[in-house]
Amino acid sequence: MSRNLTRKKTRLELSRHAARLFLDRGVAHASGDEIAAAAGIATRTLWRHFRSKESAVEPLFAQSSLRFAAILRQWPRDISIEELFAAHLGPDRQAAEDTADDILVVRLLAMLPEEPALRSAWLMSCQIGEEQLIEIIAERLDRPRGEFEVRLCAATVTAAIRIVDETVSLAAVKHGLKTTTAEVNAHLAQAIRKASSLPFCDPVTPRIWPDEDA
Amino acid sequence: MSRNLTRKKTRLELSRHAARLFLDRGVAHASGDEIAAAAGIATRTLWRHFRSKESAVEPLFAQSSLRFAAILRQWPRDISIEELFAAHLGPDRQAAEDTADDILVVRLLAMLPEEPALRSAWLMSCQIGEEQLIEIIAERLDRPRGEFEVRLCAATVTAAIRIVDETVSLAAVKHGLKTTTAEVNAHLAQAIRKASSLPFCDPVTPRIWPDEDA
DNA sequence: AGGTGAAATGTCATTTAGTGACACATAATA
DNA sequence: TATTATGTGTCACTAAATGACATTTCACCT
Repeated sequence: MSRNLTRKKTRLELSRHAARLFLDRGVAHASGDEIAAAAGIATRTLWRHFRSKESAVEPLFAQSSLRFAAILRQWPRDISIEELFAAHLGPDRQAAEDTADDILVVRLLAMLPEEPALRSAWLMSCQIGEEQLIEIIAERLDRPRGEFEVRLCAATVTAAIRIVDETVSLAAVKHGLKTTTAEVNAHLAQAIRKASSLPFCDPVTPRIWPDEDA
Repeated sequence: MSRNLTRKKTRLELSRHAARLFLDRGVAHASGDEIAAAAGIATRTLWRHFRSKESAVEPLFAQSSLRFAAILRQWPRDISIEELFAAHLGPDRQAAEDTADDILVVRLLAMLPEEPALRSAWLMSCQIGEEQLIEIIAERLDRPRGEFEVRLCAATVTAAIRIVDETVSLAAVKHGLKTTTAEVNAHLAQAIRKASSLPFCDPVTPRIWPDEDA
């Protein structure tokens, strides 16, 4: 296995331990020593992986965004976002391990109001998602990655996803609200549509290749 | 003067010192001791005001958002966002002190790519701006503050403002690009229009009062 | 003006977060 | 098997952050 891949997996595993401790004791009362001990590594090693204990949960958040982005990357040009979600989004369509991670994320998001330190980790992870989205939108609409319109649209859509995530998580954990996958998907797709300043949610016309005008 | 107001001003003043030190030496090489010394207070006092040295710049960022929000709050219902900006936005329409603060902010934003710690402070401040915007939009469109549509719109518009701020700052500082106030205003208004999922940028119909249908 | 209580600040000790330096282990490469 | 990269452990250290308690400041009252 590639060097970089194992490192990523190590970080993700550390992230899970950090998340569980933060959930149990709260961020302030979980020390770097404890996280390292729980993961069975030296404290020094923990600090080599993360610049701060709060940022230790970022891989978990980022992993979530990255899996979502992976789905969007396989998005056929001729189907709408609703169809894409129906086909690929839901706990029954992913590994059990990933679902466990999602649950950790949801529980962490529910404690954002009380834990500002966690919020900044979450926002930083959204930033990563935003960069993914720039590439995805640029690709789908056949526009350059650096273009302002593309970056703008990625930012607004990311904001929408963030709001839905926070809303759904809070509703689920704090108010015990049970929502079906279909409902969440619909909610998400609707929010993304409203937020998108470029028309990438519907089927897009395929690029016209130069050698086709013969 | 009210206790709470002096506290706010103290924090803002500390914020300016922190910003200058961060700009000079970089975040990593500016210590809490130095910030406190520069501001002429005890180090212990600095930590009473801020939970971390990075968050010491938040008041400066927040101040910027708050002044912007203050303008939006005075927004007459019968004029467009472009007219509002033309009337109120620009260095010649504000105190010299505020302009100096804006310059600090712009220079800080330009170092976001190299300073992740600063980025999380910036994102946290955007969160504050977002909450302001929720109230402003709800007020202008006569909708409840808690409504999902309103929060969504505030989030997307905040994202747009953030992207414009980052873009303009980077262009100004790194590439020495000079932009006129009118250009920035146009750019900002255009981005907000594209980002807004609710129609608050144009004149809105005044609320119909119950006692008027006589 | 002078007294009063709450909040801000200072001082010092202490804990916790995070880094530097160097030795050792582990795995890919020749 | 020797070689080199990179990851990890140990220990000493700096810097960030908090606790405890004394002192000052200032709005508010008489």
